[in-house]
Amino acid sequence: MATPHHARRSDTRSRIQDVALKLFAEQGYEKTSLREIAERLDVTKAALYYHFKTKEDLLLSISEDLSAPVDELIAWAQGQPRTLATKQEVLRRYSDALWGATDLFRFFQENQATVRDLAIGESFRERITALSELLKEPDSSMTAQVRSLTALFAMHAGMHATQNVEGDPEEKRAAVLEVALDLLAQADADLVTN
Amino acid sequence: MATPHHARRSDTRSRIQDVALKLFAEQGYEKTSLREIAERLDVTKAALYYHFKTKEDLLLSISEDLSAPVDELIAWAQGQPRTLATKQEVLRRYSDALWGATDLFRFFQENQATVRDLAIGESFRERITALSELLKEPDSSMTAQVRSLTALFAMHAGMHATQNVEGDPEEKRAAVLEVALDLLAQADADLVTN
Amino acid sequence: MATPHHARRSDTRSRIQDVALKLFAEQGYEKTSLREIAERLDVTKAALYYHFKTKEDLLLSISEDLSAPVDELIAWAQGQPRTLATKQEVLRRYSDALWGATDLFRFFQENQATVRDLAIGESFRERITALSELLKEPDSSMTAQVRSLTALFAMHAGMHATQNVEGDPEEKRAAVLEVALDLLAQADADLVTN
Amino acid sequence: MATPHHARRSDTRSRIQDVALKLFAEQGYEKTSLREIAERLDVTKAALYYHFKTKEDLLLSISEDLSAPVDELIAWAQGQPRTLATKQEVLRRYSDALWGATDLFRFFQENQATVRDLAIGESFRERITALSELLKEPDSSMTAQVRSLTALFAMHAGMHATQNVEGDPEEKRAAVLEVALDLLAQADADLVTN
DNA sequence: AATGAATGAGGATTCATTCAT
DNA sequence: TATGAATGAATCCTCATTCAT
Repeated sequence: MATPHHARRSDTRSRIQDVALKLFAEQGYEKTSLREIAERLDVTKAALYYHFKTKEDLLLSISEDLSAPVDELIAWAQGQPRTLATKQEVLRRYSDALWGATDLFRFFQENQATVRDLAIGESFRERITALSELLKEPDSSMTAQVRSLTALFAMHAGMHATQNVEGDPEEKRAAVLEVALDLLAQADADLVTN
Repeated sequence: MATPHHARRSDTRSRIQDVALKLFAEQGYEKTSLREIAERLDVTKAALYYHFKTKEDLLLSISEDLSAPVDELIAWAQGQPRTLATKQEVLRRYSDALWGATDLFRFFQENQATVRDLAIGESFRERITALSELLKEPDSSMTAQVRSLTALFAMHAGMHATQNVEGDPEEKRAAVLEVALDLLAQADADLVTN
Repeated sequence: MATPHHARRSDTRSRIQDVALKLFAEQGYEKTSLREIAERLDVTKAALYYHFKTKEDLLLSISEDLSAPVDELIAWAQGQPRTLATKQEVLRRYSDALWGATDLFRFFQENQATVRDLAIGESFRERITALSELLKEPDSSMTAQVRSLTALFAMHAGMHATQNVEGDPEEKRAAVLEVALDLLAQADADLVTN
Repeated sequence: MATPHHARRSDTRSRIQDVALKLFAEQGYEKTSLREIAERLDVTKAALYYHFKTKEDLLLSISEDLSAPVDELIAWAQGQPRTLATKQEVLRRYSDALWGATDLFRFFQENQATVRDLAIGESFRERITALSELLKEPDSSMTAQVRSLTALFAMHAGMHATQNVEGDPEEKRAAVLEVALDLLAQADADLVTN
């Protein structure tokens, strides 16, 4: 009936995560101090340390929670045949994952330099690499490979670069996905032709 | 025969710029301290301040020197007819500019969060916006617009994302440019069809 | 019996204030570094920043605490009739306030240039102006006005300038007050005569 | 006929002194950097060092030039009988000296803390002490002594404290001098009475 | 579950000063 | 008579982190 104990318990914890992600995405990781996060939540810095071992650990926890879908996507795809259909599905699901956690992915994109030598940077890069491997065929022409990669990065860029384009967000997302799928198809056509 | 007087003169200044850009690109702006730059050059921090008013000013000077070609490109393009040929030429020249200053553009890409509220971030964004406007037609279909934008961002991504692709750098660059030009052509085809 | 908890609590804070005021008064604001204050107290510089936001804030807190009596005096006087008796009382009370916080007022006197563009300088000047307005009659002769002002400044000067005069401090203070009261009386006589 | 060589020579030198004094008086000694002085004059910091050995030396040179009249006054007075007439003359001449170099004396007044441990502070204090000794009688009543001192300090305060009083500057100066002379007369009357 | 107090390391920046030219 | 280049020491301040309570 009443909110169970351990739901209350993690209330603060997730409020911290929310505020932290918001600030990390807005201002960057380095420029967001734990003091600022604490102040926004009206708690002490020390309270943050009750819930998270370090600043990096806080970021890690956020990233793990939010990028689970991508990991699942990768795991799933690795068990599928390397067909065009599979690749298209990867792109579709990746689109869902991206738009489901825009703040996090914006953060990753805009803080690459910072994140690089954090533990988290590693896993981010690994995910991107895994996705790349899933999409491109190492034996295909270089142009085809670039097209596949572009399909992937187009989605990243598309999340924020379309702000100067008029239109409904959902429509934009569809357009971005369409362009990406198209690139993929062209890469595949190349492959067949060769 | 002997090194002329005023060559010596600006020697330190440009050595600072070189080292700074290298470190900024490698480690990020925030994580690169002036102490580190100074140590690499075997000068005092104060020496840096003799040549540049602030850390930001140092970055600014680097950016201004290196992104001049892009500004020229934009200025040129704004005086040209908005034909496909012009747009293709923009892409080609942009490719030159990008590969001519990879460190700087890598820096911009990977430090967006940091750079955002530096004076320099503004001009970076303005340049991107200007290029976008030059490439896309506001009245065309959303997909066409996204394709144009993707042509642009594909080049950014292509600079570094192709590290896992085997092959000669110059060849990669050509492939990236080809894909970008292709996207542009497709966007243009859309336009005509409509 | 035991030291209560919250007495300990603000112990460091006020120890900082004490040492800071002493050093500010002795050496001047600029020449007193936070390092020096910290060292005297055997704490870290960062500890100072835990208690006070900035160096200026530290000074502000000291000044606010110690100059409260003067503010009360001004408030009181502004509700009184502008008689000679009131003015005399102002001078008497001001004498109390001044001798009750000699370090602070010495500091103000000897650091005017520095204090001028600190927030605190403003309030200092405002207080002096308010007191001036309370003592002098704008319609009286210039000589009378100068006499009133001199009554005020004589007290400032008298705090430290009488070091070469032999005698008991309390006696000196009485003499200074006497001279000031006298100047005030003369100013008042002028007024009546006119 | 032409400007003699050594007049030209010291042109820069005295321009430096002028600007320095202006800034020292306006902003304080510590807050005025040699860089700022140099910039105002459109010369290099190093140029200042050609003319003056140190920052303190620059201040010293200014002070020596401008306070010569006071030294002469003291020298003169020490050879005169200690009569009221002499003391009055001292006050009159001191008034001339003060108003003849307001910037310098304002500087001394507002930078006492800073100046204290400069060589120059010593000589400033010595001058004040000498003047005090000339005006007050050590055997007179404490009140009489305070009155004499007040006569002196009234003139210092009067230079700047009369800004809120309406009227012509020269008239103000006369009023201040009158009040000071009056205090002196009263002190003398005390003496006679005792 | 959280706080108050503190630390140590490091940040950018400014300053008076020097010296070869 | 000046400059350009540089230094060393110091400044204020911020940060992530710790720990006893």
